[in-house]
Amino acid sequence: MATPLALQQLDHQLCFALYSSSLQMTKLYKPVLAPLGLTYPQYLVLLVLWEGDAIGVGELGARLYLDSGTLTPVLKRMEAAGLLARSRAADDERRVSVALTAAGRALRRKAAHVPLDVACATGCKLTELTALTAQLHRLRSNIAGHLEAASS
Amino acid sequence: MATPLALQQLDHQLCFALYSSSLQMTKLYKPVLAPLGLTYPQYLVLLVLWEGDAIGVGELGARLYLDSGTLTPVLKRMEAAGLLARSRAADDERRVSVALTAAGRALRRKAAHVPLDVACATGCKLTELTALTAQLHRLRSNIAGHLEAASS
DNA sequence: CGAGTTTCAATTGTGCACAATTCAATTGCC
DNA sequence: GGCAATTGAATTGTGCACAATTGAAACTCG
Repeated sequence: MATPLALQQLDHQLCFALYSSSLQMTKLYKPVLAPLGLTYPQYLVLLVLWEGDAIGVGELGARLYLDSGTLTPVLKRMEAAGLLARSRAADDERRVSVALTAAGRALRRKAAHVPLDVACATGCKLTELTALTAQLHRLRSNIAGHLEAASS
Repeated sequence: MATPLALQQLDHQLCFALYSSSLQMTKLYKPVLAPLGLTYPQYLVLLVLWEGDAIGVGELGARLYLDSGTLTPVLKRMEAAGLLARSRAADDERRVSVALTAAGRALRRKAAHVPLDVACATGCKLTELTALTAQLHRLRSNIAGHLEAASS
């Protein structure tokens, strides 16, 4: 059988393929999002809010796999930029509700070209991108299940 | 035809599948690497050095898709931990050569269990992981080519 | 009720990631 | 040889990511 050391090759690691692809992808988004005044995580926040406005920080974090320690400063910057408003929920003063401003909603049409711009830049067929996305969802779900089980 | 707005759904975005899977994967590594005193990027540095020691910062960055602004502080922390040594190359005083210490080399066997531990936790078949890795390499290569072309 | 627990976001501290700049060492080119 | 252009790593400043803690609000259960 193969020695365990053979498994320690960088290019055999799925984790590194994921990690480096994700970093490269973020670099690809940068020049596309910069004219809109957005970073990549901020763009993700908007994708969620465009689908359903007035959402709690916790729900947003569950959707993006991020916690409040990450989201709070991001949301504050977006609030300072006039894209959204943060307010304590009336029914539960612990929760903070995030809602788009008119400027935040208006950005949706201005950003409509982003997905296609990026898809083209990947140089992959659309069917290929779709298949890869589905596989990653499955992987992510498996890992999330494992992390969930470990923390209980 | 579909309206461009339909492409703005979070779960249709390959970028987000990559981004969130990569974050989840890092969380999966954390408890495995913590007993070794390593963070995930530090582990990646070791994977490269275990394959070929006494490498320049630039070469290391090319391998990991990271620049000196990221690597310099990481390498300093690893040097402080006694895992490696940084020294100016004799033939070219601009270059900094990174070489493992005995402790850094010894860590290789102690970390031999890491790839299998993580592979099991993903809950995917090994053939599936291999296929996914190859697809991501292709995607990463396409993006790198596009970024290269854009910067010229 | 009301003390104790739980839940939620914010805060604090550490460690990446990267653009832009800096500065020294080298290379080109005359 | 000598000077401009280039290269290489380090530095600076901004923005995530996350563990651990904090503090307030809501729940629970006797």
